[in-house]
Amino acid sequence: MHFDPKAHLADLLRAALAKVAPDHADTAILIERPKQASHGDYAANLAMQLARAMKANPRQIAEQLLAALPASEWLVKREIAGAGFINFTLATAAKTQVVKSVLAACEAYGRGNAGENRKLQVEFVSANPTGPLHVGHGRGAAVGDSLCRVLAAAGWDVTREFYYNDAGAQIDNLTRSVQLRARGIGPDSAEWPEDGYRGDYIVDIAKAYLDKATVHADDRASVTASGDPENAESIRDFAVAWLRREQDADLQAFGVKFDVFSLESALYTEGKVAAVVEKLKANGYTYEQDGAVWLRTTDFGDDKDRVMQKAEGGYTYFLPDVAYHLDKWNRGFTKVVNEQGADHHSTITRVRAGLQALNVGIPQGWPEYVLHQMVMVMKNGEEVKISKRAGSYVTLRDLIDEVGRDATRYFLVARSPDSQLVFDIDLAKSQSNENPVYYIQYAHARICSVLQQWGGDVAGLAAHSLDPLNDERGLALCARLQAWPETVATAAAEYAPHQIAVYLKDLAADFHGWYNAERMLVDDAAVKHARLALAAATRTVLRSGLDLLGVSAPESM
RNA sequence: GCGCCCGUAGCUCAGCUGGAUAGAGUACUUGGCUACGAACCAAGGGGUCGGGCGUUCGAAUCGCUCCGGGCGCGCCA
Repeated sequence: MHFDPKAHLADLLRAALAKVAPDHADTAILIERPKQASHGDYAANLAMQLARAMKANPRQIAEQLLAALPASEWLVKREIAGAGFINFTLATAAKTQVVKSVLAACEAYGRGNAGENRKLQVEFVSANPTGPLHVGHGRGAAVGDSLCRVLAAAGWDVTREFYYNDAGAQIDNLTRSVQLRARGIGPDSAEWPEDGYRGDYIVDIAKAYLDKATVHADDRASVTASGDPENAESIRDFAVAWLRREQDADLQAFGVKFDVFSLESALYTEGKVAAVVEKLKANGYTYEQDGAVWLRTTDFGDDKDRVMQKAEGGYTYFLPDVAYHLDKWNRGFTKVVNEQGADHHSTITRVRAGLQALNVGIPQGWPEYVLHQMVMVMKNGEEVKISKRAGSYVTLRDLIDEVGRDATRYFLVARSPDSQLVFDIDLAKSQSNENPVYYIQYAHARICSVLQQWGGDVAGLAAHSLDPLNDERGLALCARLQAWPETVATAAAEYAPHQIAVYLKDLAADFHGWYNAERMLVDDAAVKHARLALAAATRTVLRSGLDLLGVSAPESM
């Protein structure tokens, strides 16, 4: 038995609409949940929507709609209120049946099929191997990975991808910095370049290099250092492998895995960059000026044209980016979402312009982007400036070690990517027990504890009558469970995983309130079983939701 | 100067494809463990939704404008 109140009410209203106003039968029917309990369980504003088109009083239209509304066993009350709202009150059985839906579907409850199992790629983190991952990458990892989980729950076949530059100017800079350290030259020396990497980790890499160490990163073969400070190529290979290995360790500690790593260098060696250059030139979107080759991105909405090949011969960063995205397209990803920091938002126009200039049938708005705003880190009451080159850092590893993986992930994903984030380390550390993630996990652990003390067969709970569930808080909890599938669907459609976190906090609050008001392990078997069924259903959704955030659902804590 | 994001309770933030009396956490005040986990609950105070104009039956939500903050505006990535 599965019953969806919103869909049911929409069906009823559609039938009424066809009779009352056949000319407006295609009007979208919106069913929403009123904030105020006195307005019933669900409300429709259809009459007000029709008022203008029909040039009639909305309350009169509402009356006609009500008169034409088919009968329904799920409704106990239907009335007109306010400016022309139609308010519906559900029968108790209509409110509680969701418990059976959840217990029948288990973890599948809430999953949808909007993606129809189509391929979708999400690129995120994509940090270059020039230093450890910092808190900004952490936000990208938390948001990106959670987004992937949400999209998968909405029926998409998701590929997680990480792209990095292992061959450009910044890698040369890294190589030079390690080489100088290997020669015993530090930032205090006059020989140290102004833009050299100053972090202590450079010293560690140089030391390991001189010791002829071997390192292994997930996406490449093991690299053994030659130990020769004059061998720049060996230093580069070693330093990149070392930093990739560090990033892998951080991501693993964070619970984030990637399906595909793409290297910028491969785009060159496989001729994909050259092919894009030829295509752009052949299509007539390039010109030479000041010794450089420019791409006419202004033809595609950019505010100025961009250099694609520098006077010294190398390509600017966005050219391989275009080649990379063409490669994504050629791999069959008609839907691609790039999650990245908002400080890179200017690349969007350029990459899309380059793809349009290729004229290979890529849609204008492809790929899509989720940009997260900056993370400001507070420590000891003041802002910590993050500078990779200066070596002033708050690494993702530090956060995981200090405040824990679950709390860090929750904190970084729980807010809209559009809003700037203040990460107060002292607060997160000293008051970690007050972190909302524990509030949610506590609800889960509580349910596990009660079910364990009861000791019965949880799967068998679905067979019992839910009629004893008629208290206000229990029904509110049911309504929250009812809203889970649309919460997942909306979070996926809007690329907004933080909505999952918001929902879970509300769900936990509804549960805690109910838990304190009603006792589950009572003598009356019928009441006991109905309440345990509701608790078990709540546990299932809590677990599903926490999983979408990449946060654990502990059975005790 | 131009582009993007933001401005909601003392603080941190939800709500934004327009709906009825704007929410949560935290902080503050006051209650609740001889009952399944008090990392919990209940109650209370706390607001020009940055300002203004407009669209609308209805605006925190949409449009215009001003103010304030962040990011970007490299032949760096």
